[in-house]
Amino acid sequence: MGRKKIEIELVDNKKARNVTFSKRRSGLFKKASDLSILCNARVGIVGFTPGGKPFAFGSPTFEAVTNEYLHGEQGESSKKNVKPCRNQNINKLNKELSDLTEELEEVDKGKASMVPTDLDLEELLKVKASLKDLHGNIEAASSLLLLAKKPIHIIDLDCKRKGKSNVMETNY
Amino acid sequence: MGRKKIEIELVDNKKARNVTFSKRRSGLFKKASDLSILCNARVGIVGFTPGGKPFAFGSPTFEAVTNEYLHGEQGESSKKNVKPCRNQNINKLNKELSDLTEELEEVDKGKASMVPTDLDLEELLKVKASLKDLHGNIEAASSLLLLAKKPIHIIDLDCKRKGKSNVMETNY
DNA sequence: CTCACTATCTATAACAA
DNA sequence: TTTGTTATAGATAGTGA
Repeated sequence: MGRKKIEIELVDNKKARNVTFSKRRSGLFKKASDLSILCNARVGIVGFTPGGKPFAFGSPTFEAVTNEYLHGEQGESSKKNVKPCRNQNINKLNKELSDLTEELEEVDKGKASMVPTDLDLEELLKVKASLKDLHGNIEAASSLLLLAKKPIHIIDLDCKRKGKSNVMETNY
Repeated sequence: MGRKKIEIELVDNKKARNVTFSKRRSGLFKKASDLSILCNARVGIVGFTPGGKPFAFGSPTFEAVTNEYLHGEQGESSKKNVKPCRNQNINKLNKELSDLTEELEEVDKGKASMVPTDLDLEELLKVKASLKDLHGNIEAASSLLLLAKKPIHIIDLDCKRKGKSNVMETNY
């Protein structure tokens, strides 16, 4: 999207890298803001600059995202059927996954002479891989939620572009 | 960026809104991934779809972001001088802000007959406004960190586009 | 870091399947 | 909901203060 096409790989020149970071982070915030407004979604972004400075952004607000995670609060139709439905499906899917894992372990141990009829070995291996990622992500999510316990000292606000969202970043 | 220019406002047609959401969220993830790779930054995104489904994304990994928040871990030059420097400056800036707030309150109460020499009233009011946002954001950040305490059941992985990052989203 | 300037490259709105 | 196509709107690389 510039004078020249670039590969998506680390920008060598440190100065250029920082400029790119500033511009693209700003663009990312704008995109998040647009998404939130266009679709009535809540979007939060947290991260670290190449220099290690923490930053965060929320649309419509960072709190809107965290509140929804913590209390299931939302602007619209959340409390009617979304939440119960969600849990039901989660339980169901989690059970399916457990079953598959168990089944897979049997195969791994060679205790099952036949591959299950409805799934071939390759599929089971895929499921296994998915499960691994899944567990990693659950841990990641757990870690994220922990963040709240470790207050970040936020020094300055800064929101570029039109979107009226919240940005947090520490300054040095 | 389409056949026609659109205003950034809620898409009325619900079907169109969902299509827009899918495409734009995908684009947002791509942008976050690119930013992370190009600049060696860590970026995490969390949010809720218009339907209330939670989703999350991390580049290079969600854990990379949360770990850095929790433990200050980073791929590169983090442990040398960034952290101590960060805290020093935070303390310094926080103190400056407290001082300004105090000073401002004096002005508000009319107890100070003169505006401080180095800052006029308008500037003080700006600072006050910033402080208010700041406190709100600190709360938001605190809430976010809490998320880790409330494990999300993550059902499926799904990462569109090239970036080799992690996506989490519940399915129904 | 930020801002401005453009030539270019990308993302995506509207449609259709 | 998801995918593909195409004309355009929008983002940004390179460069200079």
